[in-house]
Amino acid sequence: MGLSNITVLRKREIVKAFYQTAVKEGLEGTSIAKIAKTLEIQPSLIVHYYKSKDELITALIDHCLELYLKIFEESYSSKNDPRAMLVALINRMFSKDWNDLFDDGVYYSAYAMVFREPAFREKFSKIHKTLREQLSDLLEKCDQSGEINCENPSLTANRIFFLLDGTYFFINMLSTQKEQNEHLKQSKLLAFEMLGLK
Amino acid sequence: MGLSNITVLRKREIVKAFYQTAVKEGLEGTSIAKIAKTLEIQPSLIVHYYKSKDELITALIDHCLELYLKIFEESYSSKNDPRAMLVALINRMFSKDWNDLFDDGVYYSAYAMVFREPAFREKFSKIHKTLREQLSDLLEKCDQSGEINCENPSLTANRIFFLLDGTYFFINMLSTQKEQNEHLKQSKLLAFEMLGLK
DNA sequence: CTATTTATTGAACGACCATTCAATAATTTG
DNA sequence: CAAATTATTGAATGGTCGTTCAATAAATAG
Repeated sequence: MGLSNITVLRKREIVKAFYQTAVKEGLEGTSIAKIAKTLEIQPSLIVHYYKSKDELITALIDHCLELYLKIFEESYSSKNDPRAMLVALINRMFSKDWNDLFDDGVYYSAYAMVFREPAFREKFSKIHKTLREQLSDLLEKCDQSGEINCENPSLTANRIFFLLDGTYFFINMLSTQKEQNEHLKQSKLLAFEMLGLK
Repeated sequence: MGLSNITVLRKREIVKAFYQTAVKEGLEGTSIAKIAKTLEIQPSLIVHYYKSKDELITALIDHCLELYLKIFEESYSSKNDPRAMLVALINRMFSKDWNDLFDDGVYYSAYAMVFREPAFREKFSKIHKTLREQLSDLLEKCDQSGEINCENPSLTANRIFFLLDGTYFFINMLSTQKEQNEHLKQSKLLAFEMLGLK
């Protein structure tokens, strides 16, 4: 049997509307009724597809991971040697591209939920881990082909990630776009430095 | 005239109850009624002291800043030369002390609000800036007395902070306490390295 | 001690919340 | 085409929300 076409479509549509509404109203401020209004359907229809609000949030986190993973895929497919892939990836990670992928307010709200709901923590941890492993794998490839010198790819990937996490947390505390861009650039240089590139 | 003694006490008491409740129920899940229940008073009494929920949140953010600033003060007063102060400070910043000061869930929820409410952004930015400046001032003192070599104290302070922000964001994605401690230690070493200490 | 201000209670308001349920419309299956 | 399943509506439920208001208790001021 499986899910019919319309089921998959509706579910995706609902998650998208959930995200859109959450951008405006905040993740916790977004009710099922508001999502329904965005889609011009009845609230009960949303409940028909997602049995609870927690299920909706889980789906939203999954959606978020998909978006981030796409950047990895794109960086891989656009180049053909490991070094060029790595440079392309780092360039995208430390750019507006990456930051604009998912609304900051929604992202940090979801992150905050991790501390109260173990299921969300597991979900979020998995995203983070998947992304780190993706980078680690690429670093290992670059090391093996002699492009970079990286003794411990996993550790280096982790370091790049806490530079990344810290940078985005930090730049949102700066008032002007100019300052933000400046710091983003700074961090990117630091990342390349850590990798022994450029 | 000014605020009477009982006013100051009650207001502080309410903010504390707000925090306690938010730790359990989440920042956005904490209603005025729940705070009132925690204190065993009427909801309307809370409204008497804080005209709106936003005022309450603002007070909570202020309370948070006070806590963090205290760590700076303590680090300063416990030692008498700049270098010892700096070492003491970095040690505390990259330790459970710092992390346990304020609940992570509440902290990141408040941070997330910054993206929807400009008043909160201003407030939060100010906290962050104040802390960075405190560190920058200390770095400058250390540089002048020749304890460390720091050309641009402000930039270095910023770098320490995005290492700090990133580290705490990152370690909460790790499952075991052991892994978390390991990474915290790693980051602390990196911080000392960045400062040319140890 | 009286008048005034402040603290506190308790009830009430309309708005919105997540969730349930039965009824109807559309689609799929046999 | 008929039966069964799925999609969708619309109304209803009990609960909580932030906020308002008038009444009472306590504290302060003159």
